[in-house]
Amino acid sequence: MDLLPRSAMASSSLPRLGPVAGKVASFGQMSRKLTPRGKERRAQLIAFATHEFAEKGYHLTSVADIVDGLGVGKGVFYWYFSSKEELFVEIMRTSQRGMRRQQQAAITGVEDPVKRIELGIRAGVLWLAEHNDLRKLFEFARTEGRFREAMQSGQAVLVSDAQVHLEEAIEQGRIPDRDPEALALAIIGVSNQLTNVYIDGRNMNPEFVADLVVSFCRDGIGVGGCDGIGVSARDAIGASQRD
Amino acid sequence: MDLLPRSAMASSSLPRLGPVAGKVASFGQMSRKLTPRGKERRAQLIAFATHEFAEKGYHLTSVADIVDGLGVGKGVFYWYFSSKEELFVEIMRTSQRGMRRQQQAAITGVEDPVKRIELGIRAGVLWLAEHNDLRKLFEFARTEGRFREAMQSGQAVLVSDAQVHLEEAIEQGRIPDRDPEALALAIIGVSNQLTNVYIDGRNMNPEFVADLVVSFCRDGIGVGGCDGIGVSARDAIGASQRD
Amino acid sequence: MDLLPRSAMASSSLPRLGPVAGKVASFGQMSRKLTPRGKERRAQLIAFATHEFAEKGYHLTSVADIVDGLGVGKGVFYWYFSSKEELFVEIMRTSQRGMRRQQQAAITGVEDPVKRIELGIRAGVLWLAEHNDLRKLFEFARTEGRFREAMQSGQAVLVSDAQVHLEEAIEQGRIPDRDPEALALAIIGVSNQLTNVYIDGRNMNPEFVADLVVSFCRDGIGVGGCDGIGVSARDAIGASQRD
Amino acid sequence: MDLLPRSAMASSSLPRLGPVAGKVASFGQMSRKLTPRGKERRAQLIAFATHEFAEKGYHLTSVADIVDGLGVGKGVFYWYFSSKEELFVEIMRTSQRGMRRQQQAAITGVEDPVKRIELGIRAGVLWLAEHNDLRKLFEFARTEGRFREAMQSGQAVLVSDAQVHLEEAIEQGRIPDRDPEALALAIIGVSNQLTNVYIDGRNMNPEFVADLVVSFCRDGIGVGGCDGIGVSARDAIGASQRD
DNA sequence: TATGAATGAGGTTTCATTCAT
DNA sequence: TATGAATGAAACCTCATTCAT
Repeated sequence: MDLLPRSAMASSSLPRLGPVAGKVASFGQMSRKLTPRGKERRAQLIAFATHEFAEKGYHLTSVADIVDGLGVGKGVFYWYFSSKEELFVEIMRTSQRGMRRQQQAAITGVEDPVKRIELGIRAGVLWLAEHNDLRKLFEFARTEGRFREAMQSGQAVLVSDAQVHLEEAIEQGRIPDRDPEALALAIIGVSNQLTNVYIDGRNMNPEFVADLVVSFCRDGIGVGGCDGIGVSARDAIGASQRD
Repeated sequence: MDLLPRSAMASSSLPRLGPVAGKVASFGQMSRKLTPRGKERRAQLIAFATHEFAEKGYHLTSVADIVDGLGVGKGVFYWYFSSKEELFVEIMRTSQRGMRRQQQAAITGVEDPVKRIELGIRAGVLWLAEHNDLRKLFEFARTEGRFREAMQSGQAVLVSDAQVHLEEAIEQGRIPDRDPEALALAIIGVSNQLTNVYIDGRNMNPEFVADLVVSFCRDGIGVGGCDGIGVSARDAIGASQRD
Repeated sequence: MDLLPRSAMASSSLPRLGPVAGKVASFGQMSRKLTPRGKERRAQLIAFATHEFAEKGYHLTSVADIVDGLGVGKGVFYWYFSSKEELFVEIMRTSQRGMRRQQQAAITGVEDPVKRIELGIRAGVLWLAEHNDLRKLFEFARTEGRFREAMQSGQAVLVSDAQVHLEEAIEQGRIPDRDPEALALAIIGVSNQLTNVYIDGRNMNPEFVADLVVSFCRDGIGVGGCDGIGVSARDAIGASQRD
Repeated sequence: MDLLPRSAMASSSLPRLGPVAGKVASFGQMSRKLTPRGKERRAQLIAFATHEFAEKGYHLTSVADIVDGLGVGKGVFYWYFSSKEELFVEIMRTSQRGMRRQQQAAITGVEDPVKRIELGIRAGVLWLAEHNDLRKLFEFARTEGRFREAMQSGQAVLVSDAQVHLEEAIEQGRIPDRDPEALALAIIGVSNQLTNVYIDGRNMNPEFVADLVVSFCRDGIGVGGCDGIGVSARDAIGASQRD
């Protein structure tokens, strides 16, 4: 033998470590009492993971990438989060709350519903611009079953927020009477798309992009609309669902 | 050469019985001569993989899932595709071409640019509704670096298609003079969002959803618009980029 | 479904092909009656495979590489060879015979044993230079159990060829009386090493390298040697083996 | 940055608990902080893999073979080495260093250059005899492109070590003036060949084999040589390269 | 004879997760 | 709390070989 007697090789003197069998982590979130230091660590993990997820994608970012990037051990991760999945869901939840808060702050105290809609759109676009990483995560979350539900319920909140103002505008005759939910969804679609291409892709000025979105959506919902606008749409409202 | 002059290798006096080897395919794609049987297999793989990718997501669908689903061996997959990634890109490319073809077929011979836009939107939404699986793949492709480029170039084609009609409409004074690219992007954003929620999520009638999209976008681009519409947007055009 | 009804996917209409179970090819060489055309194909396969094996190594050259490189189907390969292993062994065998033939042709009719040794060395080096691919295969064959035996028996022939001349030289008192087998092996070692580095690695003139080898080996075996040379070696001859 | 300024990530106020991430290791090698336990494991893996590689060959030894042989999980391998290839290169590098160390230890303090050469040869042969597994790996490494470079640079060191002594011997007129590099290579060729056949193949006494090699090489380089030795070689020196 | 299609064991590698220390 | 070591299922992919056509 060369470096070690053969017998010594086969029967290692080292005891075995590691998991015994495929124990799956129970789903659900961890709730641990955290010291201030612990809170900072947790925030660090979230911040860095968000960055990595956005950069490379959820699946291409391993837990090892995250802890290595912060220079900590694997145990740290599982001390604060019960799984990678839980971390992701946590990021989603927090972010959606943050976006909503910013949107609501922007419209607080504004009387005019149309103005509220405009300000809401603008706040939304600016938030997305500022939290570009999170916008990417939202996009991903929509594409995978287990995260979809969380995403949709979050989006539903935004939609219903917008709906309120749209309904008020309709009641006041400021815009034509079209399905407010559809209008809200359309607004979200425009916001995401233009933010994606113009801010993420071309690094344009967020205020400018917000203007574009507002401009398209103002017209789209029929603000300042003349007679005849949206007629076909109004006719369509109330149509039945398939199947 | 050792046993035979190199030239003797390449050009044997024996009749060529197969393809002349040689690397072809500049973009990583396999290009094999396929028998009818082979073509059928390949189509089967694409169809089944598309379904699985849409259902579970790209990463959660393994090559094993695909070949097991078809009841064939693993080698079959790699006979037709050089990698899972290549298959995905192939699906993207083909789909985008298909969508464009359908859109162009819908507007062929129509004089009025505004009408062309409407028909294009409608055709797009109906295609998305019909190929819901592919719509999901598009969403995913946008979220991962290696597929993003392919997606964006495909989307760029759709955008520039729409731009042509928008520009013509602007020239004819049918809609206000706003950045046609932004308008095209906004239309795409609305189409995706409403299709996603209403057709994929709630299984609504695609024609109805198409109506919703057309309605919002007609107004959004300013069809039949009055003075004063889009003023702020027009002012914003030409603003500089961030950073 | 998108491209194919789901039911059609799972149950392919294509019958299954391929091997049924792990049947191992019986070892041994194929002996088929070959037409002239068949002989040419076989030679083509050998030539191309030799080239590829030398370039990339035996394990990194797949049967597919070989048949693709010649633009033929897989069946061709297995028509002429029962396995990749058999092909390799066949190349070894043929080559060793070729080298020996060239070496013997070079010394035919030469009286002086020392001259024969020199000419043999020179012929060997030139053969190795000309068949550099095969030299590489020889090196590889030595490193893997299943090919080793074939290699060693082939080398043994060369050694015993050389031994004859060395013994005659010793008998004639032309060189000191040292173990002729060891001398023959040493000559082979020098030939291989210098050919490897100078011809394969630095593309030097084979004649020049042959001179270097001859020069070292002439002295090494003690041609023109003075008294006292090789004394310690002579003492060592006859020493017992280990174990 | 999205949630935390980027700088905040890199330099947290929390004490650094592990290595600061960051790619190190310019040549693909892993450089992990290892505990004593880890070092032992790594050494075990190297020892066992060396044994297996030598026994069955690099390609016929799978990572599974290695970890199974040690009774550990597959992940262990990739904890210590980034790939099978890296492990192999690591073995090569370490071994070459080890051989050189032993050779240099053997000649330290010896005045006579010819004596140094003899002792160096002897030390080399004895090292090869003692590390027969590694000798086999060296042979294999020469046959495959990706390992060749590492091998050659390692061998170049040995050659240049020997060259120094040969040049000194030439200057002192102890041996004829022939290309010292060629002489060094020839010595290596003889050492490998005789060790291979006599020690690995026939299990002879290493000391005896070392005597054989020294004897042949002493004469080969012309120690104690008379006039007229090496004339043709001297003439050849300086000849041009092919092509 | 020759081909393209198919097989499937087995190769390397990754990675979420666990746990002794 | 934190770490490094370990697990092992499972992922992607390769390839010698077989065989219907």
